[in-house]
Order: sequence, then C-alpha cells, then structure tokens
Amino acid sequence: MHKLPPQLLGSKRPQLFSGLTEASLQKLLTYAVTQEHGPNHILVQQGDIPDGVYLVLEGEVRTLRSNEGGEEASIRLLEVGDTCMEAVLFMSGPSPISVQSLTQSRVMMIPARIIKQHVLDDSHFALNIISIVSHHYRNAMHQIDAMNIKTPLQRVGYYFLEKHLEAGHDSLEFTLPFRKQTVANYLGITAETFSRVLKQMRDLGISVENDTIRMKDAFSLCHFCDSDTEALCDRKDKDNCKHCIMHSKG
Amino acid sequence: MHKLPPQLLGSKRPQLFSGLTEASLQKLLTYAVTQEHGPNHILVQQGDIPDGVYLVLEGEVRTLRSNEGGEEASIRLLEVGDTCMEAVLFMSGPSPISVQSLTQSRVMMIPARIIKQHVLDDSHFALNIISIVSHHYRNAMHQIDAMNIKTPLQRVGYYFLEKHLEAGHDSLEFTLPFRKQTVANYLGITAETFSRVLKQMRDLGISVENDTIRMKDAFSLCHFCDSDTEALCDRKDKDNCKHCIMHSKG
DNA sequence: CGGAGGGTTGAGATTCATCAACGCGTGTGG
DNA sequence: CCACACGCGTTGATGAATCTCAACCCTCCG
Repeated sequence: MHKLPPQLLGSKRPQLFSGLTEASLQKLLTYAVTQEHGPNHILVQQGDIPDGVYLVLEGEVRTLRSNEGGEEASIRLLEVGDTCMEAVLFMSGPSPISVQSLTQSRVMMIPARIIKQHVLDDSHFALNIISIVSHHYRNAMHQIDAMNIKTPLQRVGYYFLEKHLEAGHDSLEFTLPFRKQTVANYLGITAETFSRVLKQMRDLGISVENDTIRMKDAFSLCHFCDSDTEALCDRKDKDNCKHCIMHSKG
Repeated sequence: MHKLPPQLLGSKRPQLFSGLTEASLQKLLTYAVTQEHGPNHILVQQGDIPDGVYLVLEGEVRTLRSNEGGEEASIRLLEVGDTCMEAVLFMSGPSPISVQSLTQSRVMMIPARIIKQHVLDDSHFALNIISIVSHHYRNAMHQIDAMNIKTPLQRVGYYFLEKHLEAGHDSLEFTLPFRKQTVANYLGITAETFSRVLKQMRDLGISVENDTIRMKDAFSLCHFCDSDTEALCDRKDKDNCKHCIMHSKG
C-alpha cells in the first residue's frame, strides 16, 4: 500500500491531493512509483510523450524549454511538495518541456492513465487539477509580463516579494530557495546581471548575504507590488500600504 | 432559451462546449449574457474580481497585463470562437489580466458561479476546462521560451509556422489575423522591429504584402520548427522534413 | 483637400549579454 | 597540514541588439 511520506501529509500536503477522501487518494497512489535521481538528471525530455505527473518528495527540480543551441528557459522551479506535468498530460501530443533534477532528488510518478481516469471519477480531483494548472498559468503570465515590461530590478523585486509573502509578512528575512544561477535564469536574466541587481537592492534597504535576504522593514518590497499581488498582502487595507510606491506614484 | 449563433455550432464549436450533451449545454447557457463593445473597451480590469468566462462571438479581443507606466504585455489574442478567463476563475483572488476588445466586438459572458458549479456537475465539462487551460498554458510556455532564447526573427517565424499549420499545410498563403502592432506586442517586440523582421523574412522565401503572407514552398518555415510543434506537421515522417534546418543542423 | 491612423525607415541611445579575470569556500589528495 | 582544483559567484570592459524617437509614406475618409 502506497503511502505518502509523513512530511507531506500535514499542512504541506500537495494541492493535488487536497480534500480527497482517503479512498480516492489510495486509488490514485496505487500505481505510483518513486524514483531517485542524481543532480541534473533529465526525467522528461522535451518532445517525448509524457508518462505521468511528478511529485517532488526530496530535492529540487525544474521544468524548462531548450533550443538546439543549448540555451535554456526555465518555466518553473519546484521544491518539495510541488508537482509538475499535470497540464502537459492534457495537451495532446509531445511534451513542450523537459523536467530536470537540480539536486539529488526523490520524486513520485503517478501514471498518466491513472490521472486521466481519476479526473473523470472524482470531480474534486478534477477541481484540484484545474486549480493547479490555473495557478501555473498565472505564474506564466507573470513571467511573460516580467520579460516584456519589467526591468531586471523589478523582476528580482517581484520575486523577492513573492518569497517574502510566502515566508509571512512578519518575517523580515527569507532565503533563496535555489542557486542564484538558477533563479537568474528563471527570471530571464544572466547570473551576472542578477548579481549586479542584488547590489542595487541594497540601496533599497534589502541586504543580501549569500542566500539570505534581509529587509529593513516590511515595506521595503512594496515598490514591486502588483494590482493582483496586493490581494495576498495582509496589510493591503492598512494605512501603511498607502505609502507603497504603487499607491503614491499615482 | 439561449442559443449559440449558428456559426459556432458546427466544426468551429468552441472547445468549451465540445462533447457536451444538449442538456448540459443549455444549463450552461441559461444565465449567459451577450454584450456589444466598441474597440479598445476594457471588459475586465486587471485587479478586479473576475465575473465569468468570455466567449468571442464577433470581433477581436486580447488579454494583457499592464504596469503603472502604461506599458502592456499581451498574453493572448482571441478570435471568434475563442474563450478567456476560464483559468482566472479558478485562481483565488483578483484577475491578473485585463480583457480588452481590439475591434468592435460581441461577446458572451457566462457567470463564474455557473462555470464553477458545472465543473462539479459534468465531468466532461471539467475535462474541457482542463484541456483549455492546459492549452493556454502551453502557449504561455512558448511565449516565455520565445522571449528568453529566441531572436525576433525566430519569434515571428514560429508565429508564422503556427498560422501556416492552422491554415493547413497545403496552403502556401495565410493572413495575419491581427494588426501588425498587435502581433508585435504579443511577440514581445516593437512594431518597428516587427517591420524590420518582415524584411528579413523575404530573404527566406516568405513574401509579405500588407497582411498576406506567401511562402515559396511548404518548407520555408521549417527553420522555425520545434520538437513539440513537429508533431502537428503532416509531413514529419516524410523525407522532405529531413531537409528542415532542425534536422540537418544536428 | 486635409487630417488621422497604421506602417515603414533611419539615426542614435541604452541596456543587457558576453567574455574574461578574479575571489572565495570547499573538498580532495599528497 | 598544506596545495590545489573546482564550482559558484562577483566584477569590469566591451559590444551587439533592440528600443526610442523622429520623420516620412500611404490609405482611408470626412
């Protein structure tokens, strides 16, 4: 009987499984297999027929597109508990992305056939899939936006803001979840520019020490807030928020 | 009793309604309303709570993100029969995108509440939603890819290739579905660069006259083919395809 | 005839990628 | 214990590519 590792059963339960009955979950996991991979291993090759959904149990994974020249564009960066390839299963045809382990990793793969069937059997599961894919799509929109009409500084700022909100608005400190090179590529800039941007950040009251980001106050990142990110902020209706660049610039 | 306009009932039936029973479709359309808008009208404002799914009955519509500076990044360009905002409904929170009519347009709006309920009631409809959102997500991935690791020439080439495949591999001619300015922005380049790229295209055997694109032969666009786009091509297994840049460059 | 909008063309400025060198911490092997 | 190499990140100089700005052409339309 397949069972999820304990750390993924509590509050960090993957959204894919959220709200499912125990029976439904068990059915889903019946044919799941777990794999272990070293760093930089290709789990799915762009152009291949996708075989299932991947859940990261341990390590770091990314999805990416690459061209003949070997250049790579990161689509998503996954941490423990994240899943990928849900959307790809429902595109007919070969996978538009590769999946690659960044570090030593352990992943669970649920076969495509199971997922597709389960969508029809359990409407709650279908809803989970829709939510997840929509969420990914939202991120993709932000990436598109970023690369079109944001400066590198703004991209990094927005990325920091997201991490800050994830960490909770009270914590004035968070750590980069991935190597700088990796984050830089995800943001569509080179490692060099990323490094230079980090220096600019210091002038804005954000100190960067290795992979630890420390902010002077909880509003240092408000410069980078967005009409739709704003909603995630605890203090959006507080007076303080009025001081945000976003509101004062008008 | 709401009924879809006849032109959307045949082979061009929106994917949203594909394969639904008549009863299911009627239920979905019960509370649908149609609206008429002049050009450049904002149907949904970025940051607002989304009210439903929009189906384009007539005209051209786009989804976009914009910043305080007034710069805009097009996310999708919609023609008659296309839908938008499906994904946004399932992101909790305000809409990350605006929806804007490009020309005089007629659209049908299906309220959020109806869509969300119907996903639970009709698993086939849920599957439709998943497919659509996944498809949008796939396009978004291509956009991200394009803006990171493709030259403007390659972006236009790929866009042309898509239009060519839509038109059928046999037709050596197709037309730009939108104003050049609009397409340019969608591709993340300025109208000027777009214009200059079109001149380069001529050297590759693609003539551009106003909004009509004519290719010397069916393989002129193979330069721009992709490991996952390849699958859409009729001739992928034919010998001719071996001549594609993609294969010969190695 | 004149104006407006879309598209094109040219010249210049800006910005980021590229390339190369260096610093620094870590792990390994002598 | 030290020497060394390696990976990652940083810094600086350079160049290329695209955006910006401006002028112009063309068509459509009043």
